[in-house]
Amino acid sequence: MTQLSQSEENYLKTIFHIYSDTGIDVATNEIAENLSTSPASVSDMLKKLSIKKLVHYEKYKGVTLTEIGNTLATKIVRKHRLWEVFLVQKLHFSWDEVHEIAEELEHIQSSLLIQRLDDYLGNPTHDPHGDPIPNEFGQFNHKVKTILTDFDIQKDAVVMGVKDTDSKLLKYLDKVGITLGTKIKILEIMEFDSSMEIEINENQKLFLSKEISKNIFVN
Amino acid sequence: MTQLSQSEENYLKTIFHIYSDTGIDVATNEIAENLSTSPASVSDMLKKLSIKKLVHYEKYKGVTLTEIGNTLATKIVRKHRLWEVFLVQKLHFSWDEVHEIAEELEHIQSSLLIQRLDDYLGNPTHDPHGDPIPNEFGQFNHKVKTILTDFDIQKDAVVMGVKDTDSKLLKYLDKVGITLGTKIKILEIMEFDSSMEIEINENQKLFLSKEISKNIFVN
DNA sequence: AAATAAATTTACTTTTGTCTAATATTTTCT
DNA sequence: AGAAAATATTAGACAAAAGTAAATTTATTT
Repeated sequence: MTQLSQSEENYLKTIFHIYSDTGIDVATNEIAENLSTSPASVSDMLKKLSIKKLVHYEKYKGVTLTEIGNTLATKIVRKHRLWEVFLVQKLHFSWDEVHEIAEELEHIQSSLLIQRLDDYLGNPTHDPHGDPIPNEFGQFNHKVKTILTDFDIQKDAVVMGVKDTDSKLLKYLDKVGITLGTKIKILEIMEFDSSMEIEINENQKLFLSKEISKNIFVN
Repeated sequence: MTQLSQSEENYLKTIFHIYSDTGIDVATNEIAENLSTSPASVSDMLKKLSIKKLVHYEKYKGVTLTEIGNTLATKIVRKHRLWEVFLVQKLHFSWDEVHEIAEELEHIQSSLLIQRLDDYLGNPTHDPHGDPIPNEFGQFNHKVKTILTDFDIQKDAVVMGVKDTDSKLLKYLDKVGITLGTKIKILEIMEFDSSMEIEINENQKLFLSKEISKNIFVN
């Protein structure tokens, strides 16, 4: 197995993420949007990855990862999330600052490095956004994610993660005091705009727009 | 100033290192050898770096860094050496394992990351091979390096660094018990092959071939 | 079931960094 | 100083990754 380019790794990772979210064959346009590139470039790359047996690809039919492709993608995700833990836990970055840096660090090759980093961090199981970290064998909890908008009213919930790593969202949540592990109870849902009034940490009330609440995972 | 490619960064770094060693304009062939590429490729790249005002380049006359080029190269060296400290100090790599990994890590962009890493490591002034780490303003001690072969006989010396980062050399030194800070005294120099008998840490005697001793810096 | 729209692919072009082979310049040696 | 050797540069090609525009396939709508 010859070394993958950074670009190829990004494609595998993107396919992995989209497939995780939807469970259906991944569309060219969706990959293009995710990677901020053109659909034409995606077609080219899919052909290439297909020849390398990293994806199952049928023209016009979408794409999924092969077992090898999945293994490689999982490794990249593992690296990304471990580096995020490092940045937050050791270098005291906040959770909205780490994604971009980890996008670079995830492409560092040495697997011994990752093994050592994992141990150094105490073999964490989740990253600072609540996403599970695959272990060295690629195993991780496929957490059942409940979106806050789908959660029952007046029931105790805990923030387990956020949908994506948009820094603006994370900054907003930081500002209002919502972070991983924050206790949330939905008090009331407004009919006209689906915004909700919630109580956090059993003492503070605030309103969340639907745009925000549909990006928060709880359980 | 637009973002440099990894390749451009490697050229700047290489020119920086060769110039530090020799103090004279850097030759195309030397760069090529250092980067394991062809002289033709080097010519191409020098032209490009010259247009970007990162090097002073005159055809057939060799190359030096401009002030901007020097600043950028120094930053890369700073990153490389800080990451080496991290790998040895925090992840418990040995000094012969870190160079290759740091070659990748040095290209990570975020300057906030490097600032934080520097603080996290306690603002170290030297890397695990004894080379000085530029501070955030690019300043560092241009240490006067004495090669062991040039050192006086029967005088106390301390190992300050090694010439290059050849892993085989480092492994050998580890094996015989020579590391940074080891006290060395030359006992005798054999005339026929310039090998030397030395005493380390005031209790152990051993022989070093000239090949080895000319790669050790002391003071 | 046509017609239109949306999604995808192909063909062709560009940029970056590399290579080999041929040419040019500089240095060294007698 | 002239020839030979060593160095360095140019010319031309290629592979990777991306883009644009045109063509093709699939999906949607009336």
